[in-house]
Amino acid sequence: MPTKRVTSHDVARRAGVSRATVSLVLNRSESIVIAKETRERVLQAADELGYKPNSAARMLVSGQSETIGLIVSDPSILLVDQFVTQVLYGVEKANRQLGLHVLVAGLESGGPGSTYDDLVESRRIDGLIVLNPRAGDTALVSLIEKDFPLVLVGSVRHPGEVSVTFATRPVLMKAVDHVVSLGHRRVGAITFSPRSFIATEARLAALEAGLHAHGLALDADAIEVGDFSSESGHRAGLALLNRRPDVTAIFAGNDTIAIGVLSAAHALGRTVPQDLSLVGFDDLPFAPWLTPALTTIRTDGVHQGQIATQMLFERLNGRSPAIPRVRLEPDFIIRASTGSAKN
Amino acid sequence: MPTKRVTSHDVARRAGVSRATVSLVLNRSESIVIAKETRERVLQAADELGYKPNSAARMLVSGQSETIGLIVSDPSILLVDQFVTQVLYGVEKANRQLGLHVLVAGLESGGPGSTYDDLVESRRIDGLIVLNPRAGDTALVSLIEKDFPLVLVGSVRHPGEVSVTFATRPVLMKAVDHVVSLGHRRVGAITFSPRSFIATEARLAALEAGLHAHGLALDADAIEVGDFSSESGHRAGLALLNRRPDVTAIFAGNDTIAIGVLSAAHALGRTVPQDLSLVGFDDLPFAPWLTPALTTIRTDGVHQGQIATQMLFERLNGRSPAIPRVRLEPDFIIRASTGSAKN
DNA sequence: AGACATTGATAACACGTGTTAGCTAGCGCT
DNA sequence: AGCGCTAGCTAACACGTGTTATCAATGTCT
Repeated sequence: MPTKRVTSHDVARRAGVSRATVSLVLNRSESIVIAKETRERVLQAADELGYKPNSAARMLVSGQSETIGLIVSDPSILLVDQFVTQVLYGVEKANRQLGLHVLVAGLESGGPGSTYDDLVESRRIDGLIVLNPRAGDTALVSLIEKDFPLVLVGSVRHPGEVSVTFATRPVLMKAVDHVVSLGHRRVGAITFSPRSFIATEARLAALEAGLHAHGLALDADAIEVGDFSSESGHRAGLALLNRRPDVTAIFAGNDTIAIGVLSAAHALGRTVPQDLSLVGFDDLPFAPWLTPALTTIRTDGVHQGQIATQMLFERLNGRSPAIPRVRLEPDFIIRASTGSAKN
Repeated sequence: MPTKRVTSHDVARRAGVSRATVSLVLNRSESIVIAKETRERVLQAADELGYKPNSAARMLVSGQSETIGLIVSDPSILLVDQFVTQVLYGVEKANRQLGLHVLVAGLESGGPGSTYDDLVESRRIDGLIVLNPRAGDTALVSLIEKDFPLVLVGSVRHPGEVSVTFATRPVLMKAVDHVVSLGHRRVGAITFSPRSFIATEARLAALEAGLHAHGLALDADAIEVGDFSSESGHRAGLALLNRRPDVTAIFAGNDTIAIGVLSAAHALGRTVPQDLSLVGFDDLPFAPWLTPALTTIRTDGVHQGQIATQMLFERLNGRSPAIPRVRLEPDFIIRASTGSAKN
């Protein structure tokens, strides 16, 4: 059992002043109400005793917890796909630099809807960052409409939301240009998630638009649905290539899925990129080291997390962000998994 | 701005009782001191008003935050290797099921040493789980010696520590048996981290022991040092295979590194498993879907996180865990990346 | 009937901090 | 001397909850 906690009262007694003075010295950094000499004495006493203010008492009186909540929707995705982790890292790091703490909470899809309220109503957190928000999340929408300080990493297409997303359309059209310029005419796609996800449908639309600009189409039977994992990429890859063996290029929903597609192609005796071109998504750190090195679209998840934190910080300080919906521009990275189409 | 918070005082007024009664009803679940009918009235009032106790006030009076800290040493590892994320998931999920919150804090290797104190002394957390603890972390050792409720995921070899690790020696010896039985005689290794890490040195020793049992050795020049990432795996793989082209089997420090070794082998014109056998470590979800499917050692990170949580929970309730140092047994998973040695 | 036990609810304190209104002493000015 | 002003500090309140000692009311037993 640790020894008795040292309180501001102890510091006051040691410095020969009142507790109020201690509080003033330690918090009102630049107010000149305190004599230089007294200030020194207090600071020294606090230092000698190793005084750390009790966060609970401070929270209670200030109404602020200096803590933000990080909600991870469907946390099991963390297990299979590394992208969410990148965002999490960005959020944690940025908040650490701002002196804020981060409370992480997973939100199972079928779980209790009270997760938000437990955090918000108990005043345990000052603001919230929500990863991969689902449009059907009524508790979330309710918070947005209450104007609670909240930033989405993703979108639920609500007019009042503050969010950070990627503008996937331009970069995907650019990627399509690249693939088409290599001579590919029959292109397939494997989504990273069920089509009920807003982002997934948007990406398919972008691929269609890109192909359309070249007089080509994305056939409905050249689309397979994945679920973030390599396993789903393998399964979807097999299904797609068996149904449409004429397809010569595939857009994978993310790099993790691309791993599975590579193995599916191998299983069917097709070599990448000679017999099949493959484009990933996210440019996770392993992407350059797959065999062959993966052509992919780079989404900087760490940066996304940092921007989200910065926007939340603005809201916590009462300022509404200049741009409520930030859209980051991914880069297209050409490596070795895309090549000329066979005749 | 949200409306005024609802306090236990409001609930009391609505139910026509005192605040103390409200508190008794809501906390002392089974105490029969309260009349059935009064209890009902209070519960209904609380429900109608949507009352949630203020966590700060509760912390202040109870001295407990119902929150644990999760310290991630060297958090940038999160970016490249997925294993830490598995543990994080296990910790978050287990704590959620216990009704505890999780505060995540990264601990940069060169960062301020005050991270622990900020969390502990401010009473923001009740206990701590430390991922990948470093033996040189004096602040951590000091907490261990103070008997602060703390569980390591990893080890600093301190007699007083409570930790969860993997018994890697038996499974690595088993893996060596497998490789040797395939006819391999010249075996190399790529570590997952600098050799200053305790676990790394232990694993190398296990490989040596395994080879020694067959009259073989792990040559010093057949060892390369990696740093968790695929990139380091590629670099180390190239270096190792160039220096010792006679090596026919490689143990990679983790699956992420194995990805890089696969590409290094490919770059040197060596096919796995025909020209080179490769063993990974961790069995991350993508391992079965690499090309070829990776033979590896399965460490269940989620389980490790859950066990750590359970042990911390014991300590928080004043019980010291029955086994202070739990060692989990990994499984050896044979897939397609290991094959017969060429003659 | 009166002493007494029991049930049910409450007043009052404690937790440790931030902050505001106010107090004291010193000083300058008329 | 008397008055006002300022610099420097402090007393006192507020934050919202958990818990204990206490009190009122009701029944029970002799």
